[in-house]
Amino acid sequence: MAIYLIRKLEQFTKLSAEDKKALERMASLNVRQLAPKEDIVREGDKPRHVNLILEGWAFRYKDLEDGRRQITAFLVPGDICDMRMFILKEMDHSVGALTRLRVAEIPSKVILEMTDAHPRIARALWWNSLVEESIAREWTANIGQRDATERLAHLFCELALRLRGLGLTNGAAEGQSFELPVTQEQLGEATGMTTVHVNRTLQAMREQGLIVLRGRTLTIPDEEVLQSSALFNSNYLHLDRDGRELDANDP
Amino acid sequence: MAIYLIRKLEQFTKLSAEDKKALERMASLNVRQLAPKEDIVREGDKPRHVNLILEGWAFRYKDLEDGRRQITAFLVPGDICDMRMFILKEMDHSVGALTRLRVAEIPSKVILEMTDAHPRIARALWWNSLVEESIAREWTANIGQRDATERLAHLFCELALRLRGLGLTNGAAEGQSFELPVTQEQLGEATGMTTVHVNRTLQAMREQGLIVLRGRTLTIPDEEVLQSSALFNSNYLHLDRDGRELDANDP
DNA sequence: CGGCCGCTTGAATACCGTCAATTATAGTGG
DNA sequence: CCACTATAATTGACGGTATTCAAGCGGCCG
Repeated sequence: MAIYLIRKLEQFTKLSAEDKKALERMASLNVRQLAPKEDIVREGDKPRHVNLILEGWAFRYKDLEDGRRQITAFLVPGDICDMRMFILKEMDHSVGALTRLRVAEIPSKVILEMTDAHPRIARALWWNSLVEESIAREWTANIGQRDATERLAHLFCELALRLRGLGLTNGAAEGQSFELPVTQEQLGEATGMTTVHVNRTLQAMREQGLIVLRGRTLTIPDEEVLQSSALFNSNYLHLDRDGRELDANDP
Repeated sequence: MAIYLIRKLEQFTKLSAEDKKALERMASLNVRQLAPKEDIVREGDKPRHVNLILEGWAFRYKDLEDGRRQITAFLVPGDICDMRMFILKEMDHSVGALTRLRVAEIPSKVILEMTDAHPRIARALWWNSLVEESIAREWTANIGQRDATERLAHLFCELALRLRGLGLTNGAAEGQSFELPVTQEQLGEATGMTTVHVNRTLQAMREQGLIVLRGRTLTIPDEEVLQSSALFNSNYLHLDRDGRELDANDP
């Protein structure tokens, strides 16, 4: 059940059979289900364990006092809500379920023991944390510098690459597609624009043939075209197997 | 010379005399000077060591292909440019000097040895990394949700708190002040707005009495007023001494 | 089948960007 | 010490992108 986490980490480094077994064990200790709109963790909570998403989508968000809301990340299977957050006194943001969700609750002690016993996993989780931070900075640049079309295009490019790494896209002759369980309002909250403007921008993108969006299925007819329309550079996702020199059969 | 790093980390946990000596040693191994506008590290570089800012200000930034630039963080004394970045193949952003700078270059091996030998330092550096990530997310929310005045006010509130924790603000009856070696153009690149609009917004803020900005000195007459004008909530800086339960005299 | 949620549309407006030029300020060298 | 020059701050007019407000449509679920 930790299959997506394993696939994600293996984009950084090969894992041994034992590494994988350890991850599987960890992910099956305590699994809970959540309904859409429920919160996995809430701002102000004291983080006591780590939450790993096994199935479904979630999102990180921050609320302002007056009701405005910023989504700061979309979380997909294999993503971890709050790695190492147990060092902090309380959460400074919330994580909510976008779809029905299966989440593994992992005691922080188990995380620490596992990273002690499996240095390759420790390194891979490090890599993962760095990539998440990098994505956060890219989002800042996305909202700060790009216009409406570029922002949405950039978000779609990012999601396509992340999901492809997990085997969650459907490739085809006419492009690749994936499920996007996100309302236009949420797209707006993620990109810093209003629902109305998201709607009009998506329509323009459809007319230009940049995307096909029907229901909850997003299809990208030509990834290169979409990427260049977004000034998208994938380097911030660090998918280049930096750590491949590590041999998975080392202890 | 690691005084600011020590002050920063001690906002999280008390350090023992030996901890501090280890940090001092580490920070004095190899110190270099940089002139304003020089880069400490550049996008595409392979990170081989860790850079600690001893004196002066720097900024993280990402360039888009067409010349647009987003500043994603301001770095002040005690800040680390690229903690653990050596895990990655290459930098996905650059760090440039804003003022004249003194920077300690620390081999990643030294970092690893020190965190092995001093678990309290390791925890404090963890805390520091988490806070930086948290700041990055807050910037996303800042640019995504706040209007021009709120954005600048929020940035000033953050800098005031961070600098005060280092002893780099001048308190006084009429408020507190600090050096802000940042041009209006750079304020714009950090907040996602144009120089012209930064200028007009600053003028409005001065007229409202929210700030006094003369030359490079920013004075905040009433911090509470500025904070509420920005919908500022300091929880994301985690300055609440979460780790004070750690006793600095433990080994 | 009714109601709710999400999508869509229109019109008016506001905020912020662009362009272009002028005025200050600071750092440099004679 | 002051002129000189580059950089930074400021101003005005105009245009465009995105927001606001309000209303209507459509599909899915109970």
